[in-house]
Amino acid sequence: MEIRQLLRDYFGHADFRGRQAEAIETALAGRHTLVIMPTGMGKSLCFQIPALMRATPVDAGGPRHLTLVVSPLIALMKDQVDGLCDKGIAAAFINSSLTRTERESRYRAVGGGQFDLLYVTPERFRKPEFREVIGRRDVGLLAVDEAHCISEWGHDFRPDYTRLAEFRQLLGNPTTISLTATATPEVQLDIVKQLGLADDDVELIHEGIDRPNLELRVEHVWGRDEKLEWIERTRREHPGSGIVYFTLIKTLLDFSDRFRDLGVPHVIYHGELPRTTRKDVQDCFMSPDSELMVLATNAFGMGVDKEAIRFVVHADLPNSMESYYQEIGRAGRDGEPSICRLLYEEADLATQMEFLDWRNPSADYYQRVWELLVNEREKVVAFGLDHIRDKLPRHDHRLETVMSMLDRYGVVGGKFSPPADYQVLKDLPIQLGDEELLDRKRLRDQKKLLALVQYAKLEGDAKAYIHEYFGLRVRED
DNA sequence: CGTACCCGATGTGTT
Repeated sequence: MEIRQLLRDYFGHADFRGRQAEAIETALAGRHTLVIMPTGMGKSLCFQIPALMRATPVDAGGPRHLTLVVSPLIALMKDQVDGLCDKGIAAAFINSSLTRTERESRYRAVGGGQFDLLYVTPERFRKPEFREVIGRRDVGLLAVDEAHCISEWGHDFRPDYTRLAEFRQLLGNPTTISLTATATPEVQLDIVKQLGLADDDVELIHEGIDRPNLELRVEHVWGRDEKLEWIERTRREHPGSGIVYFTLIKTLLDFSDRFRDLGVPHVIYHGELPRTTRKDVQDCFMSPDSELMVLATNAFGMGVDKEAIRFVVHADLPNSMESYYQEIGRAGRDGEPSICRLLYEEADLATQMEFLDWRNPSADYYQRVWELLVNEREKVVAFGLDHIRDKLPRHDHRLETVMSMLDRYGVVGGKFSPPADYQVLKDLPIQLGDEELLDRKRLRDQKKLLALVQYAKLEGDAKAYIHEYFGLRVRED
């Protein structure tokens, strides 16, 4: 079977686009590959076709190869698996959306040699059952989809993303293909490192990040009234669907009220809404002929692949160029002209700097909290975290960061609301006590924010700046 | 401050 025949038979395309074929051949040749391709260019094909090629053993009757796909979101897995199953491809996922019985039977199926593609989140590897079952399979290919998550989330939010090297080893170090739409040279290196690979062992297939139909504009504004006017003007001038991103849920709700008073139709989307509501809003927005404006936090993101999105407005400054480019990337998938407007207010920079500090407590701060949890347990049990808060120099959200990290690293056990039976189970892990490591991470965050601010204040070719940031030169005609 | 996974308990409507 040839890859072009698979492309025709299963996906109904006559030919590959861009550098898809190159990525597929590289992966099939057994070389580790990092694919950077703009959204909507068909990244998934780059591992789905190799998966099908590898699924058929050369010597018939041999063990069936499996491609394991690491994906960040349940919704994303479902979309892809549904699509593959419709095409008659043996794909499945294992995640918490399954009931216990379903999960168990799927573990059995995997262990018994079923499926050509299996989708999981990195957290799945916590389960000994999964490790056992996947160990029985010959994983010919490991695909890491949305690989920027390694860098974006791995270092604090989802630490299992920093354990991919360990998981690769568990799978017998299979050929690994990672894919993303946005990765700076630094993020590229981070991805390779976190996978436990060497720089020169990975083939980079960089398709470029250009989105010619997106018009990028920055507007310097002052105050919410001006922001409201700009959003309203954008909506009027570019009829159709659009997304307005906010940093805070509170601000989003305030704007929602204002728009309601003005009679401007819209929906809202953020992580605190009930799951069912979130799904309803997304389905409504995604329906091809709906024209909706959605006010959202960054919860509205991956998996939103509506074709006709005419505008993306950032009402607040995001925390990095990476986030910004990822979010505006949802506009204009249909190739039609679309507008991306960044509303820049000086005060938003201060806000982001504050949040950056909250996300990055010092080693001393971690140590101090750990000591209080151990030494003043009785008072903490009696008064809750307020006791710790009172003992610390400044009241902010650093304590929440510390607690969630201690939780994730398994340092504290038991419940904290109420804190009746918590226990400190171990020492502070090395990652949280290493001042230099934490400093480096804070510095990295600062640089990422600064790059976006520089962009916002730029007087020159915006796209050239972005292309350079992501490690590319603008094509010279 | 905002991003998600995990899981089992609980409640709802169906056979």
